[in-house]
Amino acid sequence: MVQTREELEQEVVAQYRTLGRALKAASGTVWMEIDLTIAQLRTLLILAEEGPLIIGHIAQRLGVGLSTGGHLVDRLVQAGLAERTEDAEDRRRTLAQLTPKGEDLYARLLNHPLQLQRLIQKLDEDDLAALLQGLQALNRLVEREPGVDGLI
Amino acid sequence: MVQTREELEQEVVAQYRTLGRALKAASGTVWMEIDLTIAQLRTLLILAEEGPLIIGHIAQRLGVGLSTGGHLVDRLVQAGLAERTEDAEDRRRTLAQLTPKGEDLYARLLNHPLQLQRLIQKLDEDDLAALLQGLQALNRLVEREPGVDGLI
DNA sequence: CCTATCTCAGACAGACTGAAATAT
DNA sequence: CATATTTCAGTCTGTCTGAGATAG
Repeated sequence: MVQTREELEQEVVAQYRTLGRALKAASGTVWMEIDLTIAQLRTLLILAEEGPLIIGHIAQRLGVGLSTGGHLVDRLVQAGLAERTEDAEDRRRTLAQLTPKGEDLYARLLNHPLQLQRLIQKLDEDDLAALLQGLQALNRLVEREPGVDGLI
Repeated sequence: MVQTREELEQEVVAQYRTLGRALKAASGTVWMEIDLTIAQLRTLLILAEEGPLIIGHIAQRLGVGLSTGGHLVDRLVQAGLAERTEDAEDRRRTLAQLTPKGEDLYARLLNHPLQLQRLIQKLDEDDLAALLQGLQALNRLVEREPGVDGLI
């Protein structure tokens, strides 16, 4: 099996895509069962990716008014997905962050570590080491290239 | 760097998670800009993962009435994300499937081949080969274990 | 007085249903 | 006549806004 560099790259993308679809199909039921609206989901994503945030900042990131932003955080809190904590620096402010349940939902919707974990346990040492080497190399690249964001 | 099997596994999961977050952060803007509701998004997912489907089957998969199912497909068609074609076998039926635009949106929301491709081109041969070996091993496991679906 | 958040109408869009209409 | 889909009220929930209330 002689492969050119390009064929190798295409093969990795194809393998990644296949894996992604397989893991996603497994999490498909999650998407069918969640009781969140798009606005609430966006709020969840922002909180998951940008850590604890002041309500006002969330509203800004969402591009909605303060009233709506607070309301959306409310919904997540009621659903047990987020919680409010007061800002020690300025007690007028309220910080919002995901609860473990919220983090878990985020992971199940858009990340797939749980299923992956089960698969990983069945890999033989050699494949596991290879996978790790590849992932580490990718993450090193991501770190050194903030430019990825511009590719969309 | 001596590592036990368990440490190795945890490290892979951590690396995968990190990579997932990084790629997702890059596609974060897509989530903020889409003008789809959850119901419409679910319809998109089903069409993306289960190919062309009869309207009635879509409604069934979504757990909604025929009326609602047809309505949701309508929305996607109006947004240019899906199209209807008539079923050659039974002309009473209407098939729905994603347009290239719909496939593209799906990929940008939940899969990340484009950004990954850019990264992959910068991997050195050794890391690329390792990544491929790891992914192939994972996909072999997925194929042989339909049970993954039950793990959620 | 200023700032951050919450509360309170009220307008509006979309999901959903069941029944009737249409097409094959 | 049976089946698949569409059309048609009508209800309900959620988003969003802006004004006013509350807390720091």
